[in-house]
Amino acid sequence: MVKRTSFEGDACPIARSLDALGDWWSLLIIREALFGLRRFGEFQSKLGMAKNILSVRLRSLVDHGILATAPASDGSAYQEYVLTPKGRGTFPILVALRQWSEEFDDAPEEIATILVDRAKGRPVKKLEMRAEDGRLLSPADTTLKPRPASRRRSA
Amino acid sequence: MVKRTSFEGDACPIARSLDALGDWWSLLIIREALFGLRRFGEFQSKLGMAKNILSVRLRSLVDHGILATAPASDGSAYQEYVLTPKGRGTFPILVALRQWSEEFDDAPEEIATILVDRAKGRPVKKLEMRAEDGRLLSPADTTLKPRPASRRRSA
DNA sequence: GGCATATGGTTTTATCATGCAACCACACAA
DNA sequence: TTGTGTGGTTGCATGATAAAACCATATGCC
Repeated sequence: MVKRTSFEGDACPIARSLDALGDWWSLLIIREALFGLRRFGEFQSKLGMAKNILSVRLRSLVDHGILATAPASDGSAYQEYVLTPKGRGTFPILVALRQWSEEFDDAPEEIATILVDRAKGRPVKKLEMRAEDGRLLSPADTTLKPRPASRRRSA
Repeated sequence: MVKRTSFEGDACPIARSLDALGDWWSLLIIREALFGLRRFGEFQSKLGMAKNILSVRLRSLVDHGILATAPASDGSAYQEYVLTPKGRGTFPILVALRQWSEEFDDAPEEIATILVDRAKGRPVKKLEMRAEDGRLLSPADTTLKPRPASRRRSA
């Protein structure tokens, strides 16, 4: 029925990504995790979200291999949530979202922070899409091709 | 009171972006629009979504300035939905989502298409984050700074 | 013109997810 | 033992989502 139309089986990679992190909280949790947050309570107080929702989201992110639970860290025998490589791999997505807001937001003066190069303190460059040989590509310069048959034997 | 926790007033640009396109359909609609779809029926049959949801989403995207309604185009006096510059600006977000799936998906063999450079037919390069001077940046090389006070007089 | 059909939605209704609050379990301290 | 803080789970109320029916307009056909 309503089933939230899981995109899990969809062939479109965008849909597949959205299936893992296309809700209202997951990317914000990841954002905080990239910032170093690890504990349930940290996420909860920083994001101001309901604890049950946080609980569900954390479990979902763990199930998707984006977060992993570390048995403990500071002695207190609770668990922590740390990003996996897959989780850290979402960074460009967050940067893209941030830059889109910075460029197109109707009320940019409400944006509190900017992402800067730590070494120079200067804003990072806009993400750009390039060809293998380095040419800058616009959306119109790209097209979709069917994925070539898997090279590694599947059976 | 569930209120869906609108992030509209939030100072975080990521949250602000998610407020506009952080649901399960908006980015897919935009994806199809980038592919050239314009008509209600095209979106509906291509995405296989309920018409009422599509209706609500289209209106929301128009309200957010991502789509605009064009009075007609092929004579039939209905309206079309075309991307604004703000809408086309989401392209890096979609590319980032796609590449994340391509790189980390647990079942990459289910992914049907790859994004290629139209001229060469070769996959596009991974998005990378660079400093103003062109240095490649990792997440750890970046940090957040408070936004400098608006330079253009607001009153 | 009259009728059928396709397009472009809106309305209705059922179900699911979200969010707040309250509650529970465990660890640690006194 | 009791108290307190962290880390959750459990109940509801409400809103979002989805499927299907319905409606309005436009077009094709006669």
